Amino acid sequence: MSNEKHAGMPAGHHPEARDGRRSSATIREVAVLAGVSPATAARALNRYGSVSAATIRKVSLAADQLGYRTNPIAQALRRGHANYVGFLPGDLENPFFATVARALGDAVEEAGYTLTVSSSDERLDREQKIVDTLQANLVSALVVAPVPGHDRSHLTRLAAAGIPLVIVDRAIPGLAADTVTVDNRGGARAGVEHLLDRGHRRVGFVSDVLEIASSQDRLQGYRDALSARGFVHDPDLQSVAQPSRDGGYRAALALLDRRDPPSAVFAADNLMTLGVLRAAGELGLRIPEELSLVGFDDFDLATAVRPTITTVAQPVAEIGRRAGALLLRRLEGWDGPAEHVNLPTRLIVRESSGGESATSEGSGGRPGSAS
Amino acid sequence: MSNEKHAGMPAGHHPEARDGRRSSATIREVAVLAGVSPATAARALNRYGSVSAATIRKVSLAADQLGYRTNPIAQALRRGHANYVGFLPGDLENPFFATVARALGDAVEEAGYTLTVSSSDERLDREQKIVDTLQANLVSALVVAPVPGHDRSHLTRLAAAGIPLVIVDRAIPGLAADTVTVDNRGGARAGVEHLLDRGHRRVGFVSDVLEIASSQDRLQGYRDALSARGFVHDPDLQSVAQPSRDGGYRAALALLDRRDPPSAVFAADNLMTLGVLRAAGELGLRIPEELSLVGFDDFDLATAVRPTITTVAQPVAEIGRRAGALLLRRLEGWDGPAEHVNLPTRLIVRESSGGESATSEGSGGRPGSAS
DNA sequence: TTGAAAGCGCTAACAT
DNA sequence: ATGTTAGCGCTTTCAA
Repeated sequence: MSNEKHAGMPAGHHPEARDGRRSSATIREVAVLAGVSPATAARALNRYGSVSAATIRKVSLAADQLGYRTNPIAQALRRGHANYVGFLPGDLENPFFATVARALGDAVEEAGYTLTVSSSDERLDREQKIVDTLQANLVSALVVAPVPGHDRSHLTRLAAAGIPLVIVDRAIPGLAADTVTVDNRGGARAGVEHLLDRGHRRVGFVSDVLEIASSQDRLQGYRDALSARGFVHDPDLQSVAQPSRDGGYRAALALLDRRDPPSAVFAADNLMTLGVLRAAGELGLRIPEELSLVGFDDFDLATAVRPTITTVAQPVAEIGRRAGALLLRRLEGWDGPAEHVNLPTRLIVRESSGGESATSEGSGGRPGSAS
Repeated sequence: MSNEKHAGMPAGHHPEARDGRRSSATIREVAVLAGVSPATAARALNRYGSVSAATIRKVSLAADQLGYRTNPIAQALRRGHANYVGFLPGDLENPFFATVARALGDAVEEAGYTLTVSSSDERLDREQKIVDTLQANLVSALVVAPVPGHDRSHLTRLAAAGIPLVIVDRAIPGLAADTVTVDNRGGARAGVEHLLDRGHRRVGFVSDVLEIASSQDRLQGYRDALSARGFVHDPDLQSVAQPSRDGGYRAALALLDRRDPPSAVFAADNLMTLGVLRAAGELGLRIPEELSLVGFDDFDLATAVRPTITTVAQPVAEIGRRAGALLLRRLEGWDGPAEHVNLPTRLIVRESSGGESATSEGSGGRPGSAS
């Protein structure tokens, strides 16, 4: 505030006096004040090459006086790469991704990168556009939960350009990129087996569009469980949601509002769990007496409602942390083959499935504290 | 894919052959192929100055052949401003902000801007750092839900630099910036009056830290309602959450787990609502028989659980849209005084407050469809 | 209508 | 250890 004059003084040499925008001092101004060349100033400020301690002091002082802030745009243009990581979740409105974003942000910031998030809203065209934009803006690395669809060219293009890419939550079989997923298949199987073990013979399955890899895997787990216990898969007990705001609700309703509804439902993600709850409520089905429920992905809600909800918990924050670690390793130059991290899930039995020790466990198990 | 060769050909003139990264063709290459100067190519591509139709055709064709994509970094450096809008919510894990983000994104993208989101996680230091980084990166405009705290220098700095700033959700009294809020005070008052009208004499209030302007306003509304109905404010019935993961739960527990709990609670945002639900569930309090509940901010959950939850609905998407409209107007050069948009709320009576027409309304009212 | 030239702010070769 | 020079890719005078 008090040294605005410095910044104002050498501004006159601009051809166009840009509206009112005053940008901060340039490195050239810092160099002049410190009595060195711009190159030396850059060396001092960024600590590379050879600079004497005395020079570093002089330059730092000058920079402080002028309130110098490096211009990341110019830096990026010159260096050919910027200094931030992008995160592209499928749907920011799913708290799952918000939690991943936070953990990922913490991880990359520790290494000096900034995180920027943009939701693809499950639309391929948006995903493509955003990836291209980020690439053009020289993003350092990118974490993506890819939308369903077969056109991956934007992702392969990115990888081909040497930009570290980490796929999270939804594996893409053919793609050679670091990937962090959870054991969707095993987790779903455990959840469904839990229901079968409690005597249910007709267990429904409600999921998002099956083009999403994780949904596919969870469906597989569901079928695994049925086979393992000697049941045949009845396609009639499977309901797929439209990708709309209340898709989960409608899918659940289709499954439950009929003559022969299942006595238990497995919901493949937490938006689906919400849909099942709403549908069951409207139909007057009591949980767990008339309908048992197990959901995939633990969330705050699970312990807020009565009955509390049995869930297959994923280590959500860990997904973000691992993704961060993988991309940082690449940014540091590591060049091994693509790694696929598959994290374990954990069944948390609560009341909605009839419970095991409903009162004791039902009140514990803070969501989010999963390792 | 098929024209990679073009891009590869003129790469040799680089001093340092940057690792493996192949960036796209430059405008100079396009110009050469089209047989014009780079200046003309720029004019043709960006449609400014004078260019003949024939030239535009030639240049466009060349650009297509080379798969030319403008380099936004160079553009930004040269022009002095980039082409994207930042959104800085207090907490991305609150679905409220995710919804605002979506609406805002749609609005600015229509005008050719990109939206980038970074959560401050309710920490002032993060907010400051992110704002400064965005400013240094020449962000076009910024939408912020400011964290509590008195240091606004980073925001005034931004505004002083002429970058359009829109405050959402939480007004800052002294700041001359476009602002979009909802009628927090009136909404809270309506919610609490609803409870008082149903015969409750001791209504509790659970909120986030009161430094957040919207929490303050909601508290005011709560007190307004009490006064209007002739009750005295009992500070003992007011519980403030710590800014932690289960802060809402603890605050609710403190209020409810004692000899003389209130018979009704008003929760000041949806994380608080969740906390009250959980606490009530654990204490075995039946809703609404033993505890009535009204929450501020309608959300999916409200119609998913039984009893369905009475809420004060805010036009969440509208907040994002309006914020977008305000900043676009500034970006187009409009230069009027700061505008403060205050959107109305709407009480949606459901079962958790005893209902009015519990069965009919309880099943309707899609959250999110509020105007 | 078009081209030549300069320069946004920074940094990396290549001197010295 | 430091300075000089050149140039990242783009746009915008200015002159033709």
